[in-house]
Amino acid sequence: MRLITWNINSLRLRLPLLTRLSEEYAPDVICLQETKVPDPLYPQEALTALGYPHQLYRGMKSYNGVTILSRIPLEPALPHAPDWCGKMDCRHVAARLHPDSGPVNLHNFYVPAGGDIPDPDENEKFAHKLAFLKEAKEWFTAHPPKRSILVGDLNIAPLEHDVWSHKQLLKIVSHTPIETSGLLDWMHTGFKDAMRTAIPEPEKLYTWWSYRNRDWKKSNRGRRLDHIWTTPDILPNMQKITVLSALRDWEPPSDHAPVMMDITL
DNA sequence: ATGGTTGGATGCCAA
Repeated sequence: MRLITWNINSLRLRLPLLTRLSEEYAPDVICLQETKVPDPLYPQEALTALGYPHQLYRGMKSYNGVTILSRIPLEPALPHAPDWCGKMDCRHVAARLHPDSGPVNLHNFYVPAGGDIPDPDENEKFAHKLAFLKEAKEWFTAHPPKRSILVGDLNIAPLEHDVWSHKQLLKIVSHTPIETSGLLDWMHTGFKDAMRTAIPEPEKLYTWWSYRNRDWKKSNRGRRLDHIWTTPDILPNMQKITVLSALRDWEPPSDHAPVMMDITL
């Protein structure tokens, strides 16, 4: 099974890029974040025509929004999914997939970015981000994952070599110790970092480059904000992980590159 | 230290 996760930053604007992505890489499952499309306007038929008849989506006006597209039959894994932080803001969707080897749970998350000031007392958005991490950790502690994959834009680069300069980013939202420890606490409820299993430190590994750099490739001030975790029972089935950084140049680009995993299931 | 760019129910807010 080939799975891709991507913060697409507007599904409707980048539908042509998604078409090209599906043609060039032929993923079986695609998880998208920041679709920015309300459910009534979701392009269900166009995505079916692309070859993904099985879809789960949760969107709202202007912000957030997540979807899972699949060639493989799926059903909603959590009909009563948690309403994270009580905000109903479309940051999580979970599917139960049915590949040949048996059911697998797939979680697709879009964690709050957290604003600019890394202080929960001064910045409500940062407080929301920390509360989200805590709730997610508590939920997976209460529901220990088995045969599960968790992907998404988690908006945190947890390791030293997940950012272009560890030292310069320690006080920058996405790499502060309170966030990185919160993310790893969540992961340790039963997941392994599949990307770093495939591509260990100290190799630099980024999935996001700011729009604000004139030449993202030349400055290469990236961060690993997008993640793929799996439970240990299926981690040995992983074959390969690739960051599709070429897409950072496809016009008009998202500021995130997709991450692709091949796994035998 | 500062400012840089993009998307969207835009003339500002979130990222």
